[in-house]
Amino acid sequence: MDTADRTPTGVPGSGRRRSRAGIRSQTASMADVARLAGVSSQTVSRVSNGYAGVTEETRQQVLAAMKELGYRPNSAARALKRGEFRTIGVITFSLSTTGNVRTLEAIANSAAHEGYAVTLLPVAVPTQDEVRGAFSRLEELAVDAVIVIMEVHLLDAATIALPPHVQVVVVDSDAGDRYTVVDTDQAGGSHAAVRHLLDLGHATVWHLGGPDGSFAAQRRADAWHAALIEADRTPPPLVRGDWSAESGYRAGLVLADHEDCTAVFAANDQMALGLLRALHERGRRVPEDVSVIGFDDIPEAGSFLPPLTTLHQDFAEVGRLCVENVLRKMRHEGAERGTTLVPTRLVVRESTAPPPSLAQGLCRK
Amino acid sequence: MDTADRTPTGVPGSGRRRSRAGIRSQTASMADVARLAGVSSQTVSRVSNGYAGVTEETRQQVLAAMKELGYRPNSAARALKRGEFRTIGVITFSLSTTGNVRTLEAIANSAAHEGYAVTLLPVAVPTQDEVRGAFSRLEELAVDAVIVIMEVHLLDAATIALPPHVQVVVVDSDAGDRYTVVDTDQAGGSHAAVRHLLDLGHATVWHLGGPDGSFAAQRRADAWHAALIEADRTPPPLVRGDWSAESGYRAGLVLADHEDCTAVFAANDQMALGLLRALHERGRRVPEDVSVIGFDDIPEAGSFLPPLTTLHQDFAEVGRLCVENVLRKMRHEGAERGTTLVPTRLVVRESTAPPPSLAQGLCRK
DNA sequence: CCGCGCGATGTTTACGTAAACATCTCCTCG
DNA sequence: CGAGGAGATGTTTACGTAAACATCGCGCGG
Repeated sequence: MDTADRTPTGVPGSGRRRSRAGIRSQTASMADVARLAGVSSQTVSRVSNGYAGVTEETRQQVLAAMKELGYRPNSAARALKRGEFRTIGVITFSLSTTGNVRTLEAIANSAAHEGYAVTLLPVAVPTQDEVRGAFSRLEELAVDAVIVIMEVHLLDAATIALPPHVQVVVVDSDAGDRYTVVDTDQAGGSHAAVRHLLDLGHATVWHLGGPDGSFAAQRRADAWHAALIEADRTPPPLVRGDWSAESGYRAGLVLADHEDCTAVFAANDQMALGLLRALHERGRRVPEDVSVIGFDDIPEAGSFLPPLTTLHQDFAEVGRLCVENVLRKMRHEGAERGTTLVPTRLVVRESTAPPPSLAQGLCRK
Repeated sequence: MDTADRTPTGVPGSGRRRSRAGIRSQTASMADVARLAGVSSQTVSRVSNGYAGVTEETRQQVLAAMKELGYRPNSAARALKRGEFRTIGVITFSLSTTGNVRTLEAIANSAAHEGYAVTLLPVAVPTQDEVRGAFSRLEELAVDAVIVIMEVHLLDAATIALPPHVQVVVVDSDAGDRYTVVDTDQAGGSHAAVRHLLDLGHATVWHLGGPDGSFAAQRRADAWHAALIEADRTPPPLVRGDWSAESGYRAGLVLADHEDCTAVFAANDQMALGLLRALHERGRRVPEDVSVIGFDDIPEAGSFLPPLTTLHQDFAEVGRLCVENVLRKMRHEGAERGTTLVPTRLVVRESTAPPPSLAQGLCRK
């Protein structure tokens, strides 16, 4: 009623809008569309949201007006009115590890499928302070829920800063009692890796583990150890890397000097790659002299020298479950507190074989 | 004035808020804080935004009230009022290629540094329809600007659907005249790769190119060709892969049979990896018999067998420039239409050497 | 033939914030 | 000692949308 006399012709976005502070300008609002279509803005809203109770004829008129003005619903106003943003925040360290990236991708796809967008919150340095900082930024971010790809021990200090209404799902962590956790079945996969090598006839299995402080690394190492104990084997000393191929190479130089080392379970494929190079340089053939198994099944694993036997992680499923769980929690449909595990799959390629002793035995027959 | 008699005690979020439709509930608003602190909501706003003109004493009272109520500014309302979301949208195909991921990461970091969040919009299948779909979703998304990591020819059909006020910056494309483009200097890098091999004494250089339809692949192939012509060499036929290590392997099996092939420039490191495996299988030593150079310098490149000579891409810089450009366009500070190129850097490792003929010559001396 | 009811549409209001403007209180200076 | 002004704070309003409520007109049954 007040705009009518100011802009009698109904030209949208004229005058007052131009002087606005914001960066977005000249956007047609519902009122503009309504004026052009000769209906009320509420009717425009109904059309925009696909509600029933609008004549087909009116609907077409409104749609035409929308098109002419290039109308786009203002999501800020929508979010304000509806009280939700239809956006999920994802907090992660760098995207330098395969697992994080693949999980993120799966989350984004699942979220898109549910009509949710994904907002990325990178944390440069994985210290508690940094994480807390990320969370406090997230607090005033347009986000309905949060998925954290992170160790829980880093998360703990940060969650206190989280507004209570924001639901959280965590990947790559324990603490299933306090949070809803989705993760790859690290233990099951590691157990399968060790079993595979033992079944080939190896006396024991060495482990090239991930960095101290990584939950995934810890679980894989623990399960490796347990599987050996279970099979009455003596666990060799644990060798640690930092997930990188370079660290795998360095560890490999050490392992290559152990004559009795015939089988190595690397905690990820990148380290296995470096390991392969070190063994090659030291003249130890894979798999004839040493068997190597990885974890992750990165796309390149099949092209290593030799093609790497490894444990395939179903990141797509992990991502899907994250989104499913977090949305369910948001909707208060049975918040699944606890850990959901996604199984791994053993992919046998050419980097594993029976140990030299057995192979020789076979040859002599 | 109307809420005062309804909730005389000033308990925040009581009654009316609970019945709201949205999922977020029980959040304290400025009015709640204002009531508790005994000031006006405008003063709360001033404190919240760090404006001057508030007594230190008042400020502390307000901060205390905020803390007590767990007040978090409502970003939807903020965005509505301010007309901006402080969010940048990123559209990309899958996150399966190194380049896209690293660029995304750099964008996220740069954006965070500027106080912007990044919203991810994955496009499952890179068809024009899919892209258009992603854009139309993006339109009603809370986004001030868009960075597209995509071929322009896929983008073209989609941009028509973009609201005119949303600025776009493109990576991995030509068409610098129509869009603001930031990209790695594909041509310069490829030229350097070819020159490196020619300088080592190779008669010519084969090229294992990326898939048809990829702009980056096209530019690298073109520059490879041009560099050979420039040096008066005969370009061998182009061999194509699809960026994957597996395709590099298949191509490598073919190349291994060409006796005269002593130097290969692979359009990315993954294909180089597969290529290395194929050459190894066929008994052609790298670099003694065949030199291989890659492109990207993925973290694992130094751990290949042998460590891969490659062209390092500065993704961090690409991401930074994307954010810088898109923000500058948003603020109408000289929209740099045109292409900004980020130089590559040759990283010489162990996969390149003089050709067998020369090496023999050296030995005989 | 009249009123009831239902479907289509219009009007009012509130979401939470922040700009613009209004007011109020001191303190300074002539 | 009073006018002027600067700084602190309060009040009004609008951002664009959508729920809730109001109204209007038309068809159908009593």
